[in-house]
Amino acid sequence: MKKISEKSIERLILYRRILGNLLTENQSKIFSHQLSRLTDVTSAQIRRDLMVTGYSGSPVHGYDVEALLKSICDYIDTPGDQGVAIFGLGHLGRSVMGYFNTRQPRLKIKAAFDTDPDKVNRVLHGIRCYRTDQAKDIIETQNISVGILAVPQRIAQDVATLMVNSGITGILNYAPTRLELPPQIYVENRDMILAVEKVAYYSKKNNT
Amino acid sequence: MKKISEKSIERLILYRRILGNLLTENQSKIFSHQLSRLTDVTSAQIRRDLMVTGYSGSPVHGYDVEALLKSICDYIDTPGDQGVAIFGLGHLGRSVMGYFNTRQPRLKIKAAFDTDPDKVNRVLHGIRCYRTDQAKDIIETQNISVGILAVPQRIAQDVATLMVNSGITGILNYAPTRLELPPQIYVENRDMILAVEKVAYYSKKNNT
DNA sequence: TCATGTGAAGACATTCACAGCA
DNA sequence: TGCTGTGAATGTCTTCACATGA
Repeated sequence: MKKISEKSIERLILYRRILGNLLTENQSKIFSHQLSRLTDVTSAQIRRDLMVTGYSGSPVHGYDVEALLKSICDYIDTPGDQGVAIFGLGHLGRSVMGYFNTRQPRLKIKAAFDTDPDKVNRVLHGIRCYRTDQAKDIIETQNISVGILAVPQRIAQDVATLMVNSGITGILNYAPTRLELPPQIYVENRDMILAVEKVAYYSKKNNT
Repeated sequence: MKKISEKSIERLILYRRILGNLLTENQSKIFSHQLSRLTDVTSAQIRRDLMVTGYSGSPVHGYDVEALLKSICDYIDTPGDQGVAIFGLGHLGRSVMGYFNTRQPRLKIKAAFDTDPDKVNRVLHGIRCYRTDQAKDIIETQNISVGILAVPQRIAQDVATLMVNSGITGILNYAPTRLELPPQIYVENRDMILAVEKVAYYSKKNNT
């Protein structure tokens, strides 16, 4: 499998979603310039990204939506399912559940964890909440590799360490903190405050 | 003012936060390699980023935390405050409030908007919630330029259009949708589902 | 000696532009 | 004709490596 950039991966994931939408609308063919409008990615970039998947479109009819979708999935996905766990069932954790629960066949939220006794053993959106100290058992037995860190900043590092010790290998970190973890763990930072500051910077730029 | 990349801006914002933390811990000097450990950015990159601010450190004592902090702020910030508004007071909107309300002197959440009558006129974290159709008035009178879009995907586009019509020039979009808006509007996409899929891809990569 | 600031090199990502094909 | 796939060119970002100065 060829080397591919992080940005290309993000775009492939985006294309996949859009193609999925098109399929439910019964659109069966699409050209790169049409996909370009739907994604804000140039058509040359799209064609370049699709090269890695090995799929080829037709210069006459463009891409077959279903076949291309399958090709991207084959490229991105591993065989079998991947479990996801949410750490922290405050507002953020619950909002992730809300956005997530729509479709996503292959990625599944299998458990949530919180220390608050009022939340433990409750079931939200069909997901049971466990005590944080039960994480290791549950993660091992349920094939969970992805963890969403949605706890207050104060305890983010400790919970992240626990996640890694429990077997999580990829973390989506919403807390405004850099985590110190072993290098083989993948961490995606989605620092909520930094995002607002960035928008503030650029929103003002545009006015000038 | 020199041209600077989006990534550099993100890093400068990050440095600023870390420096703020150091200041409250009474650390007054720092070397680029120390800042490197705190940020996961190489020291060469840090020095390169700092060039644009015009601040110079001393090869003997490194950077003066307070002076560097001020220099970065001068570079990033506009004079005066910038108002922020949250659209959608579901779990996500409220979690943004929670993370935000800690410090942030210059950026201030000034209003929230929702269509749900149960939420309108309530005050959370000191922020009043208004009806969405009151947005234009309030945004114009309160100097609000940044909008956080935290509504369900279904209505994201409509609310975004309304935000722009009300005078918002920068949008932080959490919904898993690409927004179609005039090109002068800055949009930062923080697609929550895409983020999980990306982590899933890389968490599995690391195992192999 | 040791860290900064920076020109130059290198690595990486995007766009151009066109051959090939139906 | 009009789109795909892709080599080559361009553009952008990061790292190297060293002169400089205390």
